[in-house]
Amino acid sequence: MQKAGRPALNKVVLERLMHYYHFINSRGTQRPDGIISSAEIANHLDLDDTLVRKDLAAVGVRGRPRVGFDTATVQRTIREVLGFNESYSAIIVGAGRLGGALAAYQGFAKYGMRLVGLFDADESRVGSVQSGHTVLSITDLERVSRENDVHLAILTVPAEAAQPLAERIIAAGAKAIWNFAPVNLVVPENVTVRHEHISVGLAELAYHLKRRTDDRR
Amino acid sequence: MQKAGRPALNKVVLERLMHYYHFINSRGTQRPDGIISSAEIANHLDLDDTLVRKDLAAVGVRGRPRVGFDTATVQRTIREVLGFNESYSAIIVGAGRLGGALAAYQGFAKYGMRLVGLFDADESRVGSVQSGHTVLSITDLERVSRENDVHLAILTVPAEAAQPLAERIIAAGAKAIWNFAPVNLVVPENVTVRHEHISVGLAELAYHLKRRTDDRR
DNA sequence: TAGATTGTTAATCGATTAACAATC
DNA sequence: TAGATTGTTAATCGATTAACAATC
Repeated sequence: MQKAGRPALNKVVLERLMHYYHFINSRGTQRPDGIISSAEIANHLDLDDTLVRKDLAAVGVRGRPRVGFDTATVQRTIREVLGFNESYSAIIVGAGRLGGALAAYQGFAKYGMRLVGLFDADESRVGSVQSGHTVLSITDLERVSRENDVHLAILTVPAEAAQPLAERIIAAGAKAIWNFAPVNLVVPENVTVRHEHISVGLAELAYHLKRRTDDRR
Repeated sequence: MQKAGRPALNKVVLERLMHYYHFINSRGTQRPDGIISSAEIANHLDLDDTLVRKDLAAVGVRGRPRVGFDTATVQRTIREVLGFNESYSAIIVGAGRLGGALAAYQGFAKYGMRLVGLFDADESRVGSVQSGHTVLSITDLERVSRENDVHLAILTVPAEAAQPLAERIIAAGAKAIWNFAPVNLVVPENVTVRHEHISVGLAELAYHLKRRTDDRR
């Protein structure tokens, strides 16, 4: 259980913790003693080893001087702190290609989420099965959300539909929205929104390509 | 044209520039004089106005004291610096749901990209049309890449297929990879990789949900 | 002109890294 | 024990913000 007053981890720390977690999970050769050093993690991710120790200290993991960190403790603590051991209900709103792709993602359970509904406004899609989920009518949004105590809604709808749907979802009790529509949602401040902006990715890549080209002129 | 020695803009600056660009594009009421102040941008994005001026100065935009910034100049400069006026060829490798969703994205042209191929290894898919693109055989990857001078490859394939495909793509001349597969690609340092990690998004949301819950205990 | 807004220098803040003592 | 690795304090670095002069 987390101490009440612990300050929020910021985004970059969260992201590094996820990378540590993935690295340890995917590391081919586990040492038989179940130990990993901050230097090993740091080298792999091209970070300073002090930073790794600071991050682990921030989530309360203590290592053993002269030995290293207990791998299982690191993994268990990250899971605990990040909330992977919880089971929050999630819905996907918008059963198009992207919504379907996300519905097929097998990682929800691993990160503490349980997908309980895939909705679409297009009645001709309702009842069909996508990625193992029967498409539900958007008119059932409120009922299903309340019945399942939905915490997270994933929005994969056209831009113009996003804001009104976000409002319905929030009214039905959702506390977090993962928004894949290209609009900035206006939400109450007690609701977390993560906006996944595909254009930022494209822009970053375009910029690097342009720089490469310019450099060799 | 960009000065040769200008230092690379870092990720957060790039991202803010994109937000400025979007804000100005989507701003409902354009002032008739075509002027915008750093404070207006800053207020909307909840930033300090000095930061906006610094960012604009970093890409070479000069404002007029007592007046503001010329909206058209800001937009034109961001487009120019970020490379939106270029036309780089891009391919999508993996014509599954996610690849199809990306192929349907209308924003490529806006950000200097031109989608020239959608590939899949599954021969039963080859020849079908997805989002207006005929699915090509992966065996044609090298030929199509070279013929079109492909700069960017978007990888939407299973994890285990990503690394070998990245190597083929790079050998065929690609300079940037947008990787949606959940693996860290190993690439030469002159190739840009942007790894889109869906699990980081989920983890961040799980963390915030957990904190909310813990706080009210 | 007076006043509003930019541009720039200095101060602050926070995150990262370096140094090194503590420890097993 | 000696040596390796952690934990922590101090130094550094870079990004953001504050202050204010320049300007039209």
